[in-house]
Amino acid sequence: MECSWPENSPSKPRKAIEELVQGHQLAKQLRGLLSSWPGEDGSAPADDLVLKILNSFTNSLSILNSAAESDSDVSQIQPNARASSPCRDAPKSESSGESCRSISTVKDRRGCYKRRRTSLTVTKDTPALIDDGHAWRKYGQKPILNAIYPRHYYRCTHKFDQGCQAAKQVQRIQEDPPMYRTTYIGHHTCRTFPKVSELILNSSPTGGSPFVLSFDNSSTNKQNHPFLSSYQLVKQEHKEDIIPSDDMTYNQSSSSDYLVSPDRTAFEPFCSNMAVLSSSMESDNGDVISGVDFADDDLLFSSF
DNA sequence: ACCATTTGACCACC
DNA sequence: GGTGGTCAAATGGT
Repeated sequence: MECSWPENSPSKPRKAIEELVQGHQLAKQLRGLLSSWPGEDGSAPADDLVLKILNSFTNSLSILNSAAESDSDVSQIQPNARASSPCRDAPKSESSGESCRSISTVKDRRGCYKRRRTSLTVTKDTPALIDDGHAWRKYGQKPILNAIYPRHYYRCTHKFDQGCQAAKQVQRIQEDPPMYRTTYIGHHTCRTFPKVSELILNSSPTGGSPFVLSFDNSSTNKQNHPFLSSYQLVKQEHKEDIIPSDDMTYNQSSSSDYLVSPDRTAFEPFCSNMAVLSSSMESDNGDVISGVDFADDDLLFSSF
């Protein structure tokens, strides 16, 4: 919504690509500068860092380009979430639509939906259940074949009031030490963090670029990051909530509770920015950037 | 009363 | 036909 670029604005992705190209060029120049410097002890890591930045730009560009080319790949997912269920709006007493069962009791409408096209997925393995700062609502739980523990399904609390398409799946994958796999699907288009959003949008002290992409969370000084430190303030009074019980019914924070575990602090701003960035690709299809692979912090983006 | 979770059922996809 | 993803009634908590 507010953080998204206007829909039906194909020039925006192109603009994003142009910006990335420029960033890529600048990173190249920086690399040249660094390599021409006298060999100080920090030069090698710096060069490595620049290489990583360059790779990130290259990946982003290729993703954006491929996404732009596949504009015809239109998802049926609409911001008005209930649209995913074609028979949901139909009167109960009417046998509406051939796609739904003709016996139209309330019960029969259950499961009548269009399965979401998987867009962006982010998989993260963590030793404990963590909260990413978003409000999630559990809508299902299923035992998974060849998995000891069931998979839990969450959608954004603001799916209906703001049309947010973000969802996640949480599954315990290991007993000892406990390990949880969280798969994030799609991105948040809701505005749950006014203050955080403002921080993101105004994070540039010079008032320059409205948002900042963090490509290297390992080198980020989280303690000194104004955004992150304020983020953690939000967490403090809730941190006990993320301790899971054994049967995976972990305490779900209410819509007014926002939890951020320390190791999410690097991830979250990335996602926030990613949401801004990826929303540019959404003008038609609702599908978003994919394919970025974060080796560190075992954060994995997979593409579909 | 409102909201979140649980849980069985339904359906899309492979 | 099996599996996984989603729905929605029932239930519980505040």
